[in-house]
Amino acid sequence: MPKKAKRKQRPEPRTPQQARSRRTRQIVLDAAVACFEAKGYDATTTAAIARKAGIAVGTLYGYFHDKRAILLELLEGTTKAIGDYVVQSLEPTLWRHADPRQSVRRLIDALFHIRTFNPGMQRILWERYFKDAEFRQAVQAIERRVRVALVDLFEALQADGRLRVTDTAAAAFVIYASIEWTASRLMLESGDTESDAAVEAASDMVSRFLFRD
Amino acid sequence: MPKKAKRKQRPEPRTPQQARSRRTRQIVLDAAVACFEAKGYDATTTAAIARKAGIAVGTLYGYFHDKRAILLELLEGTTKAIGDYVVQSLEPTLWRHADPRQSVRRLIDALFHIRTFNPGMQRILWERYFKDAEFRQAVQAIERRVRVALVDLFEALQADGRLRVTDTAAAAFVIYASIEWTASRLMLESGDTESDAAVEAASDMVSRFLFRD
Amino acid sequence: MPKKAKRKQRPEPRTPQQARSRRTRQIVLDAAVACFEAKGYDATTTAAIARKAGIAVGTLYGYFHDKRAILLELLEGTTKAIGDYVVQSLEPTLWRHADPRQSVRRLIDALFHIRTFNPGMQRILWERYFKDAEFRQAVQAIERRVRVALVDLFEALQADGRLRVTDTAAAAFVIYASIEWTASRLMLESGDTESDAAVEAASDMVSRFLFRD
Amino acid sequence: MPKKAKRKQRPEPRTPQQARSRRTRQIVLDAAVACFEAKGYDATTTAAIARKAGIAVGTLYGYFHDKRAILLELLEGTTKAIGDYVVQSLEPTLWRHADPRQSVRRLIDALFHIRTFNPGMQRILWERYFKDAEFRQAVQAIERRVRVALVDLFEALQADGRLRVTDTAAAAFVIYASIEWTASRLMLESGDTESDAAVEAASDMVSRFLFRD
DNA sequence: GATGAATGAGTCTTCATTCAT
DNA sequence: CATGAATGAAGACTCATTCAT
Repeated sequence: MPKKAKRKQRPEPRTPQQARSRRTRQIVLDAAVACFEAKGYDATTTAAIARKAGIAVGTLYGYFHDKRAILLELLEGTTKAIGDYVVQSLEPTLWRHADPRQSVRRLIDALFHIRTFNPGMQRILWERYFKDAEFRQAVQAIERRVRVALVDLFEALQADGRLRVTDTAAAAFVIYASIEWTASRLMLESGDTESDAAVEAASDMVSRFLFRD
Repeated sequence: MPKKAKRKQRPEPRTPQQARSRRTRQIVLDAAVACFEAKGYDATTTAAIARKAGIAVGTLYGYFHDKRAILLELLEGTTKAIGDYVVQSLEPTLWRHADPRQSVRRLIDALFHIRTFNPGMQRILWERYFKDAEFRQAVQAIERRVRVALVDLFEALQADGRLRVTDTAAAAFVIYASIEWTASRLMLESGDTESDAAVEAASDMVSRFLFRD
Repeated sequence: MPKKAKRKQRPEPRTPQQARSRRTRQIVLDAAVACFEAKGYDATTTAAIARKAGIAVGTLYGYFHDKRAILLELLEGTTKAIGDYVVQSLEPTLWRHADPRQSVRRLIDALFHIRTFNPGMQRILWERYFKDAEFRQAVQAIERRVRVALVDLFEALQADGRLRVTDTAAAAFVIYASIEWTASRLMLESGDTESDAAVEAASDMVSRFLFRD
Repeated sequence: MPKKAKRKQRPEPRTPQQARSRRTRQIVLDAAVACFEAKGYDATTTAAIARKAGIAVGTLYGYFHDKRAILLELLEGTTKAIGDYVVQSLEPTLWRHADPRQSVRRLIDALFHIRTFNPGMQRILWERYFKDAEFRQAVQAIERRVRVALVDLFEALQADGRLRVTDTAAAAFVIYASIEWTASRLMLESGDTESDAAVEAASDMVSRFLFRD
């Protein structure tokens, strides 16, 4: 009975307390990824997710408020993991005594590699990014975090006189956008060979942008 | 999704041969852009487009096979225009006797500027890009074209010994992706000041990547 | 696709401009009354109404925003008609030169009679009255109107020294409630003989309450 | 409406034989009243009742066949109590030597007072009255009882020559309906002052109806 | 050509009830 | 006896598309 006059505040979905619960929850998440990857978010019905998960629709709704909540949770996991990894890789102390070019290369390599995780999911994420404000904000929160880390790193390197760029904020933005998209596109479309060459090129581009020869 | 678009054999909808026809067609297209920009593609109903266009739904279907066809045509116009412009800007002869740095700067400037056209529409375009294979292909066709033009340019510059990069295909890909996304993100989110700084940074990045100091 | 993230403002349901439209609208209303009377409001599905009306669900939604709107419109007609009738019967000039007892009798008679119209509908109306605040308000608006008319009448009669009661507001309330419920119950349950006797008794009760012997 | 209550042969749910059982049963009943009052019958889920009662849904079903049974039991308690009280107040011997006007007043006063108990619950009761035949019958059984008591009382008073009305059955019906509804409405809507005035008016009305001045 | 009323399959979501643990 | 996860039928509502006028 959808859209009822007096809707009660949604009862918190089952919080996984028992092992079985947690497992079911994960099964739903996995099924959702599979469906989303196969058909896209909009074209995936909750019924399809449930079927794939081998449970009833109602069960699914016991764990998630709605379809969107499933994707939001998936997003959270994915972007959080990526963000954490990147921010940690940007820790200035790691860069201080290393060859910066090497570091750039390693970072980009890693970024590209990370994008390899459930690529279908990433397509969905982008798809939502342009449709759903809440989604966009979640992603942008991560991005801001990464950009801040980039700026910090750049300023540390700048203090050492090793940096060529002056407008660190703009550099951070451009680099972030460039790498993000290059990596995404690569993952969405191409094979390994192209990928390797692109990583190489991207590293060069960023290195030369940042550092003096 | 009512009456699943069964993609039956479609008798070509009326091809615009008369002036009035063409005008009506354009009115629909304009109305569609307005609606899509305002609410997004999915949330825009054909009825809304017809209302905005001041015609009946049925009439609309006289000009376009379905909702998707409208967007597809819109895409075609937009990307074709952008592609043409860029390809033309990449014409090697234009670069031969100019300061390459200046040229890069002008190109990027132009690219960014172009993105400023109906930004709402571009959001829709991206949104579809990830959802609709046919769309993706249409966009990618343009991209390929641009990439080929880039490669041609690079090889021309290479012959002159002015280029630093060797893997021109990879460079083309990376540069294209970087600029495309930087520009898109800028248009989607930021103000003019940030934009100017970003254009500057992007130009530097690409120039240093391509050319020796 | 119920409950979508970005819901557009509901497009005004088809306003009946053509004859056919108006007819269809009425067919829906009639079908709805039949269904509501037979199964009650909650147990009546929009699909059932459409089926009864011999149209598609979508068509129904072209004329009414939702199920509730249908009932609301039905309510409006019913209560408005009743209210108008009663208020008009209470016009003081009509009472001035008549035997008040006779007048009371006629009024009550009429009230009871009116309740005989689509009795099933009235059951629905009461059912909603206790569940739906908007409904309650609609009904109470009518009630207030009637009560005001009663008070006016009483005060006119009072000026003539013909009235026994002093607290006219309280009298109006009690009389209104008494007659309303007696009539409703009668209509809901009993046969004609009981009904006649009850009308008689109610008239006596009200007359003796209001007037000196 | 999930799994349409097919009213299968029901093995009597555990009859409360032990103290603990009876206590749990009562806890459920109390929780149900609270929920019903707060959100209405339909909008109250069995899960909500169970939560409020601090037990599991399954447990609840150990004590009651279904949601409806809970309300039915609640109804029974409420109406039985009211009925008992009224019937007892109508005991002819109590009226024989008292001032009838005083007695009427006391009775009505009491009736009104009783309606003050869990008013939310009464709203539910009325709501169901119009929706659920079984409910209606249960309520009507009580009403009949009260009406019989009224008739008995009236005939006793008639024998004493103190009564003005002749059709005692009709009088009983009308008076019962009038007071019931006046009291209900008062409880549902108004403040104390209005209430007092209404009690006064109602007493006058009934007294004058029944008795000669 | 235009109109716009009609169509109806398809979607999400709810919740009373059951039953394995 | 208690638990609470699982069930799945049912319902309101949408909207791309068609077609009689």
